[in-house]
This record gives sequence, structure tokens and C-alpha cells, in this order.
Amino acid sequence: MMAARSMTRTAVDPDPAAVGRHEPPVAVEVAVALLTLRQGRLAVLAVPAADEGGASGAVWQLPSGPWRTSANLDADGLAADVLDTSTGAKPFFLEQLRTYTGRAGRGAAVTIAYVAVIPEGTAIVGRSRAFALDDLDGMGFLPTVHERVVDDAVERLRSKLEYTTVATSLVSEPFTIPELRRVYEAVWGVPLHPANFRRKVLATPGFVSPAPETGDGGGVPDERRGPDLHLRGTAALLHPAMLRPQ
Amino acid sequence: MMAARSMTRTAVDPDPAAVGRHEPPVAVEVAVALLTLRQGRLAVLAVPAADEGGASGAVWQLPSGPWRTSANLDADGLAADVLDTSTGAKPFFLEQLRTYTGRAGRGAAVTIAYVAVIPEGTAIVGRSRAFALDDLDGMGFLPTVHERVVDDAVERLRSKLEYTTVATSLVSEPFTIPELRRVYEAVWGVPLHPANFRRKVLATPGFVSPAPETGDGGGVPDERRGPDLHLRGTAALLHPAMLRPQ
DNA sequence: CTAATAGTGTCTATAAGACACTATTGT
DNA sequence: ACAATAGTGTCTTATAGACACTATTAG
Repeated sequence: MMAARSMTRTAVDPDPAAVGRHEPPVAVEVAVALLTLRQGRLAVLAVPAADEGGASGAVWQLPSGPWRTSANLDADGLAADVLDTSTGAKPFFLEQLRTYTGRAGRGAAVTIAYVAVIPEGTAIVGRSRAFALDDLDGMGFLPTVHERVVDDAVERLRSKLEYTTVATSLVSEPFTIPELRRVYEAVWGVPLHPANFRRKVLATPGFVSPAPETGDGGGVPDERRGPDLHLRGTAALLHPAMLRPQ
Repeated sequence: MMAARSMTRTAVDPDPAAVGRHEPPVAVEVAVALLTLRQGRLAVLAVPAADEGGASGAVWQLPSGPWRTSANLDADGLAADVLDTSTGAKPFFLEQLRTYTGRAGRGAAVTIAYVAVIPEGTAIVGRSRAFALDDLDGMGFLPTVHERVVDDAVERLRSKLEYTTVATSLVSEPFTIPELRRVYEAVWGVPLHPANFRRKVLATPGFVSPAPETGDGGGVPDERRGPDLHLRGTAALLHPAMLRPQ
């Protein structure tokens, strides 16, 4: 579905020798806000901040890593890599948000921010933990920018739900229409009209496709009862869009 | 209208001392695609590439500048600054696009890209020149990334026309509804239905406001004849949106 | 059985697009 | 006068949202 790390490497030509003569060092890092659902609530994955010597686990940060010239990765590739190493996640959706610049000590720091998404219930490896966004209010991330990255990531996701099929990347297959609706409700933070939501989703070509019967043995009739099951559709963009209420 | 350089400075904390030990230098530059209309066509402003020693003027690049820790500007501020020095423009709209990373010689280059917009007919100072985008096809910019920046800028602008009032930043006040329509037609590259366009614009609250009569003397009736004149409205977002055809 | 949720049918309001027509302006 | 553009009226279709109703499932 959504193309992660699809960007072909582009040459950047300005003269790097001009920098680094008298200028203080510049640290370039990539930080990824990996969003998912936990108990039906929108959550972000965080990892323990390494800098904290003593009470490890008290301070958290986004999965991130320094961008080094020596590694043969552009920022998009590094973002995918950072996610894989720190959480084991292979996101369905990974997209650059924007870049923040600021000072750090006597040098400068550049943070290239990303947003990524994995389905609810995906197992997470490593020392990462999911925090529901509502619980996140008081708790600050160690690098202050990471809080901004989370805000921007949520806003980007909210907007992407409107005109893309990302929402299907937040549920695991097969899923029901109500489950998909709860994704929208969790991300947008508003209740949606079940009947109208269903009709809209089914009327949008390529959004979802009916799941084939789970014909196990062959003659055995389907065990399952309950709401209709669906798979992710083939479309990436929604026509018409699913606009937020109000 | 649209908030340029509105972003409050955000602290970025990672350790910059970790970089610059064995790593090659990193050059961070800001590049701005300043879009406007020239003879009714979408155009981008370029400046002569300094690197070219001989036939100056043969090679062009976007207004850009190195981001230095020493200067007391974040990237947004530098983008505004770069525009001002190289073109004299104070854009109505300035927004970060994304960041490109790549190699440059034995070092690394980071390009933070911006898109900006000024009204058709705005006077340009300095050695900058406007190139219609159609004429731009063969001609390459010196830093290869700059071509990508232009593409991304145009795409961002196309999309912003749909749900914001940026289009009014591409005409000078006062303007007529047909003039505003020609902005949309130039940026989207499609003809629009004049009657429906007009009704849509006038039905969208805060998009435009009727220009007050140019009451010069007082009792003297208005000299001007022709289409109705309008000023930019107060809204930044469009409700409902002006969606692209098809 | 009963409550809660899933799913269908239908009506209304809003907005988009097409088209016919009148008004104004420049040549 | 004529052609081109500006502006108005109105109709058709698509979509959003509300609501009433039936079907299914879990307790």
C-alpha cells in the first residue's frame, strides 16, 4: 500500500567542505513517531532514553538514530532501519513529516521527523513500549523535539485518514467494518455514524474487499459467525474522500 | 494570511559532540522554490549558480543558503532570509516541504526544502529571474535536488489550492474572480467552468471580500468599468474545499 | 428474552457540474 | 454591430447526514 522508503536516492551537490571549517558540529538525527492502536486508543511507541544513566525506564524518547555519511542510507532508509532495530516493526506506512533545527550545547541539531503506522496488536520486540496518547500529556520525551514530532505525526495521520486508505494499515486482516470505524474514531477522537460510515466505505472503490470464506476443510461450513470480514483494498487514495465531521 | 516562519523555536537536545569526530562534514542548506505567475503561467524564481565560473547566467539554482549554527536563525527564519536577500521578496506564504539527504563529494549534504509564493507582477530585485515551469523541462538546476524541490513545491501548491486560500496570494489586490480563476487554471493546468467557479468562490465564507469602491474625490462616480473587484478574505482554510476536477 | 451491535432502506440537505441565458466591454 | 468575457438562473446528479427499521449475536 503506501510506499515507504520508495524515494529514489537523489544527489545533493552543494559543497560540504565549506562547512566544518570554523563552524561547530551539526548532528543530524532521524526520529520516527510509530503510531498504532492499543485497547482501541491511539498510541505511540517509545524506547528508553539511553542518556539516562540511573533510573532507566523513567525517561523515554522516540525511536531515533544519528544520520551518518558513512552509512549507505538516505534519511528515508535510515528511518526504516531505526524502526526495525528498535521495535522490530516493518511499517505499512512510513512518511517524512518535516525537519526541525535548533541548538544543542555548543553545536547544532537537525531532526528529520517521520511518521509510521502498524496494525493494532502487532507484537513489538526490544525495549520499546506503547503509550496511549491521552496518557502522554504530562510525560515529556527527553529530546523536547520528540513531543513536537508526535503532535505533527498525529495531525498528519488525522489528515491522511481523510483521503488515503492508511486506516486499513491500523487494523490486522481480516477486519470488520466496525473495527475500521473504530480506527477513525480513535484517531479523530470523534464518534462516527455506524450506518453512514459503512455505506461510505463500501461505496469507495478499492478501500476494502470482502474476505474470502475461511473454507478450512472443504465441505465443512464456515465456523465463524458475526460481522462481515474484509481485507485491505488495492487503492491508496480515496475517491470520494472520508472527510472529518464538522 | 498563511503563517510563514510562525513556528516557535523548538529545542533539539541530542548530543552534537558525538558527530564530527571521525565523520565527514555535513552541509545543511535551505532551498526555497518561490512560485509566482508570469504572463498567466506558473513560474519559479531562480538565481545564477555561483559555482559556475565562466559563462555566468548559464546555470541556475534556487535561492538557497547554508544553515550555520552561528547565525541565530532556525531553518524557517533562514528560508525567509534567503528569499529576502536573493529576490527581495517577502512572501505571503512560506512553508517547509521536506528534507533530502545525500552525498556530496566526501561529505554529506542535507537540503531542507521550502515552498513560497508571491503575487503575479511582484517586482523582483537582484539577479533572480522567473522561469515558466513549462520552459523548465530541459533546463536543469545546478544542484540536482533543486529540480526535485520544484516538483514537490508545485505539487504542494496544487494541493494547497484545494483547501486553503493561498490562491489569493498569487494575485495582487484588487483582483477579479476571473483573475483568481486563472490562478487555479495555471497551477492545476486545467480549464475550469467560469460560472461554477465564481459561484463556489462567492459561496465560500472568507475566501474573498468585495473591494470597496475607489471613491477618489467623493461625489465623483467610480471611473472604473469591468468585472467586480475583490480583496483577499480573512479565512485561511476553505469550507467547503475547492477540489480539483476529475 | 433482552440488550447491544451489525446491517439495510430511505429521506433530506448540500454541493458539484452542466447548460441556457443576459449583461458588459473592447474592437 | 460583433465577439469575447462577466455574471445569473436553474436543473441534474452525487454525496453527506439523519433516522427508522430488521438481523444477528452475547449474556
